[in-house]
Amino acid sequence: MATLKDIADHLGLSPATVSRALNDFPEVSEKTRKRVREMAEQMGYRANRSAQRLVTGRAGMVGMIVKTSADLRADQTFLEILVGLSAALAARDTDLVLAVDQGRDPVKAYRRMLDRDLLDGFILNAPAPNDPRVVFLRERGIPFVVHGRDRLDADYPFFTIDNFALAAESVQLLTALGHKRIAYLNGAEGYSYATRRRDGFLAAMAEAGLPVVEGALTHDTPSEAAGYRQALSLLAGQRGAPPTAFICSSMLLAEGVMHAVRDRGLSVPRDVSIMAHDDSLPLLDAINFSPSLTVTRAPLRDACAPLANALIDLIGGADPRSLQTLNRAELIVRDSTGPAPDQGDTAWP
Amino acid sequence: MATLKDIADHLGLSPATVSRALNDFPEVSEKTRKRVREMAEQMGYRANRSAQRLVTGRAGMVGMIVKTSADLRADQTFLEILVGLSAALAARDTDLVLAVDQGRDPVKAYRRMLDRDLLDGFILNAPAPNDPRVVFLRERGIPFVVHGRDRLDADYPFFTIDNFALAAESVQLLTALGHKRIAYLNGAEGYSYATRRRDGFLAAMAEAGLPVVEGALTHDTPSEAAGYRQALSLLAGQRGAPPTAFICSSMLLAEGVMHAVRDRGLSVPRDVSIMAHDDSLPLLDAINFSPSLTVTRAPLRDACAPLANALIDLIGGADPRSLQTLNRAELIVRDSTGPAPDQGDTAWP
DNA sequence: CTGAAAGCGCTTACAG
DNA sequence: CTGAAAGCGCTTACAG
Repeated sequence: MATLKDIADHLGLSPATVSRALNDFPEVSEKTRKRVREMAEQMGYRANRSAQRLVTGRAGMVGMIVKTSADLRADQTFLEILVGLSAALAARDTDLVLAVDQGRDPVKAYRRMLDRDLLDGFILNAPAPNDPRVVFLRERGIPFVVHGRDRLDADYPFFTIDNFALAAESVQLLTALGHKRIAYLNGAEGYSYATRRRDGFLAAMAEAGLPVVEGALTHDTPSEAAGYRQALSLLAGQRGAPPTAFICSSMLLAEGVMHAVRDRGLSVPRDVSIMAHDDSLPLLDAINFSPSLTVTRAPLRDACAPLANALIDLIGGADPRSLQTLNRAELIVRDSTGPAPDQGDTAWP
Repeated sequence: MATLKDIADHLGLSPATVSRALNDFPEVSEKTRKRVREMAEQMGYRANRSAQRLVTGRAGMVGMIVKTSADLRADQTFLEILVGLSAALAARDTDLVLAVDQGRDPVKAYRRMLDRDLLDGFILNAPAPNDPRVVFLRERGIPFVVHGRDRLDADYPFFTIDNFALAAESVQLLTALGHKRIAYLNGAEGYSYATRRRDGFLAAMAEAGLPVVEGALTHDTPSEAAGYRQALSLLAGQRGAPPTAFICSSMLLAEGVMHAVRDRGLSVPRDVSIMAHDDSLPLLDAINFSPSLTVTRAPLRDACAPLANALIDLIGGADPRSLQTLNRAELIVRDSTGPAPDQGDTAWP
């Protein structure tokens, strides 16, 4: 493998100059820069990263820890993030090192990685309230960014969509269509995204002067089976008059709900309107539903580049507060929502 | 951060001796080793990996590339492997660096990683026949191991289960129970595991003297929806008399089949027997099916440690041929299989 | 059993 | 605009 010195020897220059030329230092003459570049290319030169790291103290690598305790099966989304993130980091010349959090102590995996490797920073996902990982990394002064946020006044860099707003907007669309009995099938309890959506749903219902009956707001694994089960139970009216509209926190839930509505011999949107939040995952396209699905849409992929860039910028010394992104979801009205049915036009008691 | 020299100074030793003590060189006296260890512990010493890598040329890191073209949604299994692998590598003091294969050229991602990082080796999964990645890595002399194998006489280190045998054994169990019309719902075409299972199924059917009707061997995404769809179509008898038994290449397919059988008003195992291959994924337990599911079982997790160890050993200079593992799946008979129904006891024409 | 020395391949003040 | 030199923190022949 060619080294800096090899290039220098071939060109009658010093390694120092070659290094400066390759790293685009302004003081190098254009002519020298060009000669160096060409020779480097010709010799197939690749900088030895270990040597660079040793002297700069920069790794060019960041870490991410997977929690095995998490519901991997439901977590279609995690892989999407992993893939997008890795690509976005590559564009910034940074690699992603993956580790597993096997145990009870969520901080252990981080400690191990920090001991073993030179890592410039970390990416966290699904933060819990007062997340111990956040506490630990902050204590050690390690740069990190978070996908999601555990509190509204988070002081770390994060990327999140406005979960409160998307839930509220869904309600508003449906109430404008005359719906009064609206069910919300939410994700599992404890995740901050689910909490925000719940709050947005309840706030918008309250603002519309509509009560929410016990059981019309559920928390469950975001799977097709859960959607099917919940919808069937609600449509049976066991917990009061059946809803005329469903808002689903995920597309998989919506699949289940559609299925249940059909199995009950009902029609969408004539008898029941259905909406969902769409993460834009591959192979799960809202347009392919029949009828096509009205959604709030925010591609999960959109989180990746902002997260990657925020982390790199943070490592570069940027102000954490300037690296916070709150994205709005897009409301897309399709064929699965329509006016409330005549006979269903009364609110829950 | 404490360095070797710091420890040496504190102890009145040379950095060389400290290095040898810490790396368990036999010539170091027990007394010195002990003193060094204690001081290192006390000072919170961590070897600088970049320095070690620079001088040894060893990375302590291996790479894995995710194909984005793959069917991520169906690929629950990938995350399981990723998690297990990362843990197994950690046990061998090795990190996993992840990258994404974005484009048409499957080799590009490997080339980029090799240029950017010092990496000791690679792990590949889902090899295709004459996989270009295999060709490329072999050409460059980079150590690699494969999950699966693209040909029976593969000369690289691999881990795979005996897919031929598990399909054949499933057939044998069912024919022993008197079944003559057996359908096989396989994974998507083109994957080598699916090809081997197909061959095993056909061989065992042939050996039992049973014909396989057109449509009784399907290739599809291993999802619940696909299982449901395929089973409904087969049970409707559109492609000949309905099967009395289904063998499913995955648990998700089996979920769909069970669902379809029930929707047709049939009972398991009285009217229809169902088997599946069980990768032992979390949250998808064959025992929780009702009736509990008869399976061939081979936990996907079992692949991780052998793969990790094979790669580390290969890097250490072991013979590739000695690092090939072929595991048998375990046959577990539960309640979803029973004698063929009286009136269904005739083979397909 | 231990030490002095060279070297891995870079970067970056310091000089000129 | 370029070079000589020091140094990042290790490892490992070579001596003793």
